[in-house]
Amino acid sequence: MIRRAPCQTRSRRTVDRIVDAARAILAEEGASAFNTNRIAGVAGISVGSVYEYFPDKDAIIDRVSDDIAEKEIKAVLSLLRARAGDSPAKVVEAVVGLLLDLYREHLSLYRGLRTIRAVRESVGTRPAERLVMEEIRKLLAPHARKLGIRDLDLASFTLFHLVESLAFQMIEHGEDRWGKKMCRAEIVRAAVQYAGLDRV
Amino acid sequence: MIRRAPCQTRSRRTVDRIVDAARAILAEEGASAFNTNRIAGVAGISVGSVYEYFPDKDAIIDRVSDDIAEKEIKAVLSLLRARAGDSPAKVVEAVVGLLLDLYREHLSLYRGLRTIRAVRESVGTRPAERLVMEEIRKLLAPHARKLGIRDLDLASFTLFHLVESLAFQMIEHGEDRWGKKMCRAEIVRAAVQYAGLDRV
Amino acid sequence: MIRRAPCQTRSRRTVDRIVDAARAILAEEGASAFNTNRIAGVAGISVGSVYEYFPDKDAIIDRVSDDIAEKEIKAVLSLLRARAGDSPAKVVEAVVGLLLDLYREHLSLYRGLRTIRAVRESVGTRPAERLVMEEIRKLLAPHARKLGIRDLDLASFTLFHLVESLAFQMIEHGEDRWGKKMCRAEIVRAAVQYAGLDRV
Amino acid sequence: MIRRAPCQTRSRRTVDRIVDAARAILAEEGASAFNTNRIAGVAGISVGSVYEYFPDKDAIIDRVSDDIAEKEIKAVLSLLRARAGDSPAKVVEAVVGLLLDLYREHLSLYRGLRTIRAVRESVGTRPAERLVMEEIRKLLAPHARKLGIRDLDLASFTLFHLVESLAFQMIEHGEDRWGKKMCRAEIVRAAVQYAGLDRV
DNA sequence: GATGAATGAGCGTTCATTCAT
DNA sequence: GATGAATGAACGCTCATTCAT
Repeated sequence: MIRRAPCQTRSRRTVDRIVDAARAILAEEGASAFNTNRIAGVAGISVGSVYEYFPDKDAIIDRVSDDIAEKEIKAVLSLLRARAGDSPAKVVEAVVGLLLDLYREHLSLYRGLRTIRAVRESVGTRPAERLVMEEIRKLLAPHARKLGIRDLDLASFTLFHLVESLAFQMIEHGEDRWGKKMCRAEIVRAAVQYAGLDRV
Repeated sequence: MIRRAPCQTRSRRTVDRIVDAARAILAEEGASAFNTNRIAGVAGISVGSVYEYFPDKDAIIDRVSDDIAEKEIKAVLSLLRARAGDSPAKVVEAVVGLLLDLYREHLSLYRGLRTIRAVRESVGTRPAERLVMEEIRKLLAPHARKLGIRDLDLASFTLFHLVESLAFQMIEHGEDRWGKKMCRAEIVRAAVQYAGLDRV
Repeated sequence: MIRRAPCQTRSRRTVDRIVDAARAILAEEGASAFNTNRIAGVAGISVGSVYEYFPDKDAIIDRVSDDIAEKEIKAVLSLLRARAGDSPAKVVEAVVGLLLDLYREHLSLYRGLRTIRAVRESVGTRPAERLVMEEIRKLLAPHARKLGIRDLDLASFTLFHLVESLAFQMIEHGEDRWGKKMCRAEIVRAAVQYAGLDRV
Repeated sequence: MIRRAPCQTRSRRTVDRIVDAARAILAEEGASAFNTNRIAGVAGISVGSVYEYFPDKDAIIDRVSDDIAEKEIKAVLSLLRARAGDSPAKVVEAVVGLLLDLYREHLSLYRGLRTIRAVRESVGTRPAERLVMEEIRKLLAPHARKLGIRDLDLASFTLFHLVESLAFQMIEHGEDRWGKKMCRAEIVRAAVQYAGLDRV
């Protein structure tokens, strides 16, 4: 344990520098500036070292992506746990607020990630999305009958994408015009009305 | 004038061939296969000619993009005109159906366009979007008070993106699982409930 | 015809420059100096132009290789035609002399080609070899019974490789020590004795 | 001295592991997979350690090469010693059989070695070859006059390369077609006829 | 002695753009 | 107007070698 510590520390540091550099480039310079040589340059290491820790460029993206997803998931899940007793409408309001904060903080980074994923043509649903939809499902399940939900999966899918897409659009083009508060309220409204959560 | 006529015709033909080729490549081979040499090849002309009619690669993309937007707009507007007397809920249902049909038919093309636009980092609201939002605004305006809409622009913006994003997601990941009919109904439901159009 | 002439001429020139450069590098600097940037440099063109005419590096090698093989084959076949009436032993003597001349002239080029083929791990019998073995077969066929040949293909195969390998070794390490004349005589002797051609 | 003993043992072990790894990679993965990092990995040691025992990559190759040559030589010499009283023709037959067995067993390893030596452009006659030629010389010397040999060195050189090259070609492309037995017989025939050993 | 993270020149290849014809 | 050969910076990635620990 003690012997490997310094190595692990050094490795850890280098990996982090790579990931940090990747994240910074993506956020500040965009997807088109995202290349392995630039990453190495920004990280202050050599290209070779990048490939010491990542098999290829895509793996770096995946890592950045996973880090963010993990953070998001953790934030959402812990918020859900904290609001366990609240009404669905309240929960939605809290989650929308959280998502808006997250997206706002990392807007350009998210945009960069989306772009690179688009270029890579990796369109499948990602694990993180699946997990969140699962949570939404749990939230809706007890009230399914009362809300007139015929397919819980479809409802979760719709609610998830409704919130996610609107949040992104609001951050990109909405908050400048109507302010944070109104934008948030509008997403909440869309979500609550869609699912009829105000009737629960 | 007479002399130029055939030239214009020829130019017209060449421009169209370029645009057609660009569209075909984007739709069939994806954004990563989209390059000027390939466009010239598919169009059956020389690279030089491509640059005779378009200043650069981006201009071709813009043209393809605009063509599609124009078509979309036309389709939406003519549908709205045809349904002028219908109830808002009915109109929404028709528009959602139309959008789903359009997206489904041109899915890979749209995906390609989104990808390339993302890489170019051109994120601003496009004129076509603005126009459609305008129509939505007209649709909502008479009922604003009754529907409890505080900001018509925000409501139009939200309704537009709600429908647009959900339509895309349904085509990409929803219709396989739940079928066209249910997906369409779910988007309509989300739109109608959000705006409270069932109460009008 | 007339219109395409200048283009073909220019293309032709460029292709030739590439092939010449490739051949020169292989012959003068060896297989390890053989790379596309160097080829472009020596040819006095840009890397891009190399890829205008060849899909990849291997295709250049193949072209150089084929050119040489074609020359060799032509030389061997025309010599065989010229010596059609001679005794097999005389024919072998002439062919050995020819091969030695060819190999001597292009020793380092051949070495380079062999090296690159080895690195590419393309070990199969090449068409040129097959063709020459076919000729050897024709030469031996009439005398097969008298020479006690049980398998004509095996005999052709053996005779071909015997001569080819010895010629290469003699050029590389033999002629310095024993002179051209003795080396040639020894290969001829080996070939003639192996096949028993002195008895025909 | 006592203290160094275990170290030498350890060094010995490490060197062997390196050489074994190098040999294994060359044989199983080919020349293109042969690199120092991989060697260290397969040997289960660090790259640094490889450079502790070998000045550079070429030295490893030389070592692998020498080991094989030594083994070959030993096998050939001990066979020659065992067959001391046999007729030259019998001896040749035995040696050809031995070489074919060796080459067949280690075909890919030999191919790998040849490739790497070719890339390094180390074409000189290797000591092992010289030694074997020496033995061939001893074998031919007593009968030189009777066999009409004018230059013993040239004859040994020729006989050696004749057998060596044919053995390689037979293993690579001959045995599949004509079987081990016929291929071996053909090489023996070529060697015996060339030198006229059937007359001794 | 041993380690393995770090180096960086160099590889094969792509593609938006230009310009002489 | 039309051509298409030519350009060359830039990409993702490799690997022999070094050296601080």
